[in-house]
Order: sequence, then structure tokens, then C-alpha cells
Amino acid sequence: MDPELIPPASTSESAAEAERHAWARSARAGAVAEDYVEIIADLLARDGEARPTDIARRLGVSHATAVKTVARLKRDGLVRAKPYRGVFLTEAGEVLACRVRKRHEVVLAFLIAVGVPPEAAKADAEGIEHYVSDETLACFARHLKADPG
Amino acid sequence: MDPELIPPASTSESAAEAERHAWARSARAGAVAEDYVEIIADLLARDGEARPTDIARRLGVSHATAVKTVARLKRDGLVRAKPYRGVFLTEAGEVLACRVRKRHEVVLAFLIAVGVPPEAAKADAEGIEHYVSDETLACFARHLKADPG
DNA sequence: CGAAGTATGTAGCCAAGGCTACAAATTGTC
DNA sequence: GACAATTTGTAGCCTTGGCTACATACTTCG
Repeated sequence: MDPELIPPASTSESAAEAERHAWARSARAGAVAEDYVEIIADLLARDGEARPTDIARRLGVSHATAVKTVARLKRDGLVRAKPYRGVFLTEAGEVLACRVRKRHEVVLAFLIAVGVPPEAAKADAEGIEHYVSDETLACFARHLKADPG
Repeated sequence: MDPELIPPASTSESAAEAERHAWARSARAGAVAEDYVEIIADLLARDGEARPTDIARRLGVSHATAVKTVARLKRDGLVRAKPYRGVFLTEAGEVLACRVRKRHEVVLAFLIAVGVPPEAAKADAEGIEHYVSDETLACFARHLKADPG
């Protein structure tokens, strides 16, 4: 295990890989917040209000989980919420929601465009959308523009 | 809030969405195990041994975290490990590693093929690979076969 | 108005996956 | 063989994001 025997390339490739994994971990940490904000925005647009129970139903979690997570989002400045008064997005929350919605649309459309069956595309987009960098998203969008069928 | 006023389509679409989110959550839960198994397989192939410290370095986490996670993988039947003797894959672990490696390769190659800059592709693949269904993977593979450039 | 039903919030539990700090084993060198 | 350095393991703490059970607020209807 003499460090001298390990070529520098190995070390720096290791470091780069570690960085990539760290990035993926932080994306994973943000994924829940993105899902909530996305759904809240959609409920607000559709129904004019976003109630914890509806959020929970959309996500398939218990209402208690939704309430607790909303409290975290509030702490993090993404939503405003007063007890029994529904949930609303802050400026930051709306910005995030907008970005997330856009990303979701592009990813879904792209998957369908490359031939993924719609049901699978919907399911996969839900997971993939949180891990797509701006560069990759731009690529997807470019392909959609070139081939909108 | 009269339930009669909510069209059935809304309810079942809600349920379908909840299912998709549930699926994404379970994929998220398995992502860490997949990363570990993938790296362990790679270390075994390259160095003939997989030591907790090397795993930790590759992932960019502390060695303590790696040790704890390896214990979980062992509990779940994916690896064999005796104290101070390195980590090895079980049958199940090898099967998983093989599947994960294949998926990683296809996702990465596909991203590059559609024009994502290699560095971004490497980073995104690390996240995306855990959320790609077999159907979507098959689609990606099909595109690579059709256009291997 | 009051009772029933629904929605909301609270409390407490759990596992996963991070971390630091410390202890013990192993390895390499003299 | 003994000492130093490295590796490995253990202990304890934290946050996230699930859950159930229970308590409280709101709403609707008779």
C-alpha cells in the first residue's frame, strides 16, 4: 500500500468520483423538497389552495409526514404556512417550483421522444428529474426542438 | 369539499402519481446500496480487494460511514466481510453489481451520445442510473445500437 | 346550536446515512 | 520483537423522512 506506487491519475480520478458522488448525495437531499414544492405549486394553480392532506395524497405519504415536511420547508424559507390556513410558496419557493416544473416537463417529453412508453416515462421522470444538470437539460431541450415529434 | 364533485379521473390520477412517487422513494432507498456494491465490485476487479477506507475515499464519505454501511449490506446479504479481512460480494451482491454496472454504462454512453459534455454526463449518470426502469434502459440501449457514434 | 365527520397538528417511535472522537488491530520498519 | 503509522472498528450524536396514535380545530348538517 505504498502511496508512491499509486499513480497520480488514480488519486485525482478518485477525488473526482468522490465529488460526483457528493453531488449526487446533495441532489438526493433536495429531491424531497423539490417534490413538495412542485406539488404545492400545482395544487395552488389548480385549486387555489394547497392543503396538507392533498399534498400527502399526491405523494402517497401520511398526512403527518406531509405536515412535518412542510414545517421543514417553512424553516428553509420555501413556503409560508399558518396553522389550519393552507400552504403557500414564498418567492424562493416559486422560483424553485418554476425551475422544477420546467425540468420535469423537459425530462418527461424527452423520454417520450426517445421512445420510452409513456407510463414508464412518467414514473422514471419522477426520479430522474432531480439529478439532471443544467447542461444535460439543455441537451434534452435541444433534441426536443430539433425533433418535436 | 364534497367528494361527489371530484371527478373519478382526478382520484385515480392522484393514486397513480402517488404510486410513482412511492416507486421513486424506494429507488432512492436502494441507491446507496447500489453505489457501494458497484464500487466494491470495481475495487475487487482492479485491486483484488475492497477495503473500507478505499470505498470511503471513492464515495467521499468518512471511513466510519463506510464501515457502518457495509455492515448493513452484510445484514442484507449483499456482501461478506470479516473484521480486518476486506469486503467481498455474495452471489446476490454480484448479481446486483453486474446489473448496476451495465445500467451505469448504458446511461453514461447514452448521455454522451445525445451530446452531454462528458464531465456533466459522468456526474449526472451517477444520480440518474438509480432511477432508470428496465424499459427506459432498453430504449437507451436501442438508441446506442442504432447510432453508436 | 350541537353532534358527527374531516382536516390538521402533535408526540413519539424507527431506520438510514451522515459525522467526529476514540479504541483496537494490523502492517511495516528498524 | 517493538515501535510507529495506517487501517479498521466502535460509540455516540445529528438530521431526514417515514410511520402510528392521539388530540385538537374546523365544517357541515340535522
